[in-house]
Amino acid sequence: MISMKEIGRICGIAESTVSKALNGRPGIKAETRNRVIEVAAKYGYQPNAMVECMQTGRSRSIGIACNNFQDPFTGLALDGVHETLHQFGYDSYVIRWDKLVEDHAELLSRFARRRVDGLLLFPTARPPEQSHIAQLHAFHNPVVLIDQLWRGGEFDYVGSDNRGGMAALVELLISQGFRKIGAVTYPGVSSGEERKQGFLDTMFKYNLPVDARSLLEIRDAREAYVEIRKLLAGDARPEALLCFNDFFATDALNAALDLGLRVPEDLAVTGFGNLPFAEKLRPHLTSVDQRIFELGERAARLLLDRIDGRETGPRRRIILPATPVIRDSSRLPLIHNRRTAL
Amino acid sequence: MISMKEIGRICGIAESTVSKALNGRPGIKAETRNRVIEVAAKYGYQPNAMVECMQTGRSRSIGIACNNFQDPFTGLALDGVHETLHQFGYDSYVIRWDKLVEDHAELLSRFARRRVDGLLLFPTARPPEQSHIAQLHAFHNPVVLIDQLWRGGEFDYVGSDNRGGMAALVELLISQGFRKIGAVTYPGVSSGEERKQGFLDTMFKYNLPVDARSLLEIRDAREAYVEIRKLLAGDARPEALLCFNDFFATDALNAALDLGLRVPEDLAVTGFGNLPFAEKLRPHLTSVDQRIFELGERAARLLLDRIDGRETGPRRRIILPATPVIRDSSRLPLIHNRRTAL
DNA sequence: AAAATCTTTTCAAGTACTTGACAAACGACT
DNA sequence: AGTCGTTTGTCAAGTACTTGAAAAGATTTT
Repeated sequence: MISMKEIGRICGIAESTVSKALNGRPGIKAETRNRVIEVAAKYGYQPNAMVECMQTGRSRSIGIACNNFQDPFTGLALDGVHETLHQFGYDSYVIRWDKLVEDHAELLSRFARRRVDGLLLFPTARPPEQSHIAQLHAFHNPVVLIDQLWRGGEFDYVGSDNRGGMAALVELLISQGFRKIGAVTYPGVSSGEERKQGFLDTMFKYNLPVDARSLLEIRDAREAYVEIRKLLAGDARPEALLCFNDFFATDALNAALDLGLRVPEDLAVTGFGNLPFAEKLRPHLTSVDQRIFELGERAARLLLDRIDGRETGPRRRIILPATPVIRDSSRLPLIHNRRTAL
Repeated sequence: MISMKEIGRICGIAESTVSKALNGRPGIKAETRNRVIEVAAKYGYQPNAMVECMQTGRSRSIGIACNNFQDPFTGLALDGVHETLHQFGYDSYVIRWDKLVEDHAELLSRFARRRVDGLLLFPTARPPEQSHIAQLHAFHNPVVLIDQLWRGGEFDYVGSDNRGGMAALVELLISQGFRKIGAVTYPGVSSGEERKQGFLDTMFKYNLPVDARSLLEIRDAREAYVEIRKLLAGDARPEALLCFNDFFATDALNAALDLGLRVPEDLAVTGFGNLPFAEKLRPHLTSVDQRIFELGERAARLLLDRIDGRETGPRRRIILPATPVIRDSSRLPLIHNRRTAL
């Protein structure tokens, strides 16, 4: 890769003159400027981003930590994040939590050595430890959390109205006549707790009992199918099962199908997140739309606003609305409608 | 972020002494060294990766271009790529083709300014233009293609045995008694052509006719469901439909279901790729396993081998085996078995 | 005490680039 | 010819760090 110094040597002028020529600064003869530009193009000159970083103290890059690249939620949000980053001329380094969650210091160290201008943190598989939070506070640059709130961590946050979205969903199901409603929860992460609360609050609001046996806590996503199937095969089977996310809902649909249950006649199933595949499922999955792409965009935007000093106030919490999308998996045919007066 | 110069000032010594102390070089009093290390730890010193790049000419980072982060194939492969990158202490910049495919020069320019040590290119949505290939050849650092071969481009390549995998699948279906076999192809990308050839060759080998009407070319993935449904609703409906990938297969399953067809009794459906969701579909989807994670690992490994000079030979083509995984979507119950003598 | 030896630290240069100060060269005017 | 302003280009410093040579300091030997 050719440098300004070499271009200067080729043109027979000082490198600082080359700098002025290429950056459109005044004080350069048009003839000299054109010649420099010509040579630069010929040899494919590209300015060295490292130098810019050393001079300005800004790398125009951010660090992203996410669980892995396979999760559709992560993928969709990352697309949103990169949409915004690209607009602002930023690039990103992505490191996976599942690879470095054990060695939090190593993760931060790598980002620090790269001199990233800020951090964007996706949900962790396990709740973050206090020592990790302390290390992040010691990190000089802005930090934005996406989708998962950290207890005790005073960071900017962009997430969904999990409680409100779930509450709205429960209300819709109740208005359709469902009464025996169960839920598959994912404790430990903030979004799981919020969705569970939205469910419980709304059931309480309408004086509907919640059978403890139909409140399923999943701690390891790999166990979801088996646990849900056990629930559906037993006496406590509800009329509707509200799942923490669309994956659990897929497992619920499959478990129901494998048990010979009809969805939604024997069991209504709902997810959360409204991931792209929800529409591809049969029956089409009812879910709560989270505007995931926008979640990514807003998180990146907030981070860049902090970095560039457009946002200087106290910690922000941006909450996007979450709206239920009713599809076949919870939509009873008229003939089956359980609607009754409340 | 504290620098060596500042540490030197704090300790009352020259920055070059700090450098020697922190890098374990000889000629430093133990007392001085310990004091430097102590101060460095106290202020959270981290070496500046930019400087290392300027001195060595290596950034220990690579550039990755992929369509988007939502595609499960991309996600799984990216996980493999990052697994290997992490082992070797490399980081990556990811830029999306779908954002910059129009402005190929801008994409390369951004990678060049960041001084990435090499490029890893995922499949493009559209076949790459010759001018793009020329620009890549002008790029001084190693380039590795993953999953998609570029006509006219002499690049390293890591992909699957698409033809062999498809041929093996067809043979298995034929041995089960299927005769009227159709295919949903994706022309334009090399993997699509190879899978199609594997299908046609094997049908020819067993003297089985291929009905042109049941050879469906999909150019835009969004049209897949509608086109497949048209095929299945018409006279040319085959006994088995071999799809280019698991997404088309999902569309085929849905189209069959929506038309009231039983799978696999009325129609067998197969995919390609064996993405994680293939097992979650009902019926479980027969697919051809591509070892996608390993594909990513090998591609990254090859790129790093080129960068670090462990691999210096001519262009390499690494082909991983592709093996059919027969599941319910193509497994006829015994009572329906169409097996006949060939 | 001076010289020799060894240890420890500093110096200078190099990586790519920007920036403001400064110096030539030029023509116009007195 | 000398002064002035303008144009055009050079110089030096600064960003963080490494490297080998040189210098300084400490210790030992003569």
